[in-house]
Amino acid sequence: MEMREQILASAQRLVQQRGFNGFSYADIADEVGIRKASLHHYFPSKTDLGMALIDSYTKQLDNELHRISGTYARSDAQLAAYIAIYRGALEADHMCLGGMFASEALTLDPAVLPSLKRFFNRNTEWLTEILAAGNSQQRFALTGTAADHARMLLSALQGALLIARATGDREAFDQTTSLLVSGLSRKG
Amino acid sequence: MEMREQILASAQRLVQQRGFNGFSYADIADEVGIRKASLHHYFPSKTDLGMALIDSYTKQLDNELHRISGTYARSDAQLAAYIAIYRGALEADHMCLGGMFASEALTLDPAVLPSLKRFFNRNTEWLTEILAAGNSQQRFALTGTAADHARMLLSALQGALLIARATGDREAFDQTTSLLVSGLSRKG
DNA sequence: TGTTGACTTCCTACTACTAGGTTGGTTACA
DNA sequence: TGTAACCAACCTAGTAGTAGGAAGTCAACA
Repeated sequence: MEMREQILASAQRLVQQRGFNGFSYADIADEVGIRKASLHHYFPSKTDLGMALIDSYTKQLDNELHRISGTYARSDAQLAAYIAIYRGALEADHMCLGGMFASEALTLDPAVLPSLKRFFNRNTEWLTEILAAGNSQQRFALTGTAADHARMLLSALQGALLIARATGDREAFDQTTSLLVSGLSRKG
Repeated sequence: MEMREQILASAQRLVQQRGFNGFSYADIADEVGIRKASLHHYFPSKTDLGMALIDSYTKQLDNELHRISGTYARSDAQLAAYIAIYRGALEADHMCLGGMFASEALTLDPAVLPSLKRFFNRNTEWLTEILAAGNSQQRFALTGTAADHARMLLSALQGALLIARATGDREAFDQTTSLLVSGLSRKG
């Protein structure tokens, strides 16, 4: 793997575990085996690194969403696969990178906020699409607009991940996602 | 106000805005007008401060929940008042202190985690109570156990606050809480 | 073929600054 | 006389970031 990608991978893991303010260039240097100063060759400032992280993470999300759309035909299966992404993060003791940046939003260089907003929009838009499709196919019984349900699902998943990771209660996460799914398929 | 309380108030605001790793003793010292060294008289280590913050915040929550239970008779009004706490935090550009600590859980002294867990339990238990009461009074139509709904509501509110604060989209927060409430009162 | 210059990668050594925390006190009050 | 409240000065470790250079790659060119 190229050094730039190694650095991004290491930094991404550190952000998802400890937050953007919770690690330093020295931590990355230790992990990837180059000197602190050399990191500045690839990412002159920590803000540059942060920006690259969000962009790279958004690309990873796009790939995942594309894979899900291509793998599953039914919208309920697509939603389940989306939820499985969060479940996997919990398993790895990772917060969502977007959620982590969101919690630290007021300490970040404002230049990264548009990218962060874009990340959340991607999630909401994709969810809106599959919810609307599932609704017309009578797989879901929405009680509000598809966009409202999408935002609510995103919030609930971020929050459930946040809390389950801190409390260590993974069962609570599963119960919440079950309720979210059953709440959608119930007749209105 | 006593100095100890001033320090706690200042530190609480800093945590809710920037996170526990996002401020230093120097920031508090500037705000309350004493020297950095004097802070260590009240809170020998930052972990001591963190512990005191969670305990104090849990007490504030208990007071709020008690006030709500005493002010409103109907469980739907009680839920609305609970949601209004989060809406107020959003207005002040504050994350929930519990949610903020949760995001930084892996960087905290493990000694604070039981207190953090207790904070989330308080929320869930109180919500479970009023949801169960509302269900037997036919004000709510629950589709799962009251505890499941309680955990889901807590997650959704934490997540909605997290995202709305970062994106600046307060309307999204309101739409999500509306959907959460309407989803409870709908006939199953 | 051998040389040159631009560029990439990575280094040692450093700067300026901030972090949490300690030492050894002073002042005021019970 | 003891104790609570407070402070100046200090410490060690760590922060992001810089200066300047070593070693290598690669294409242009004589």
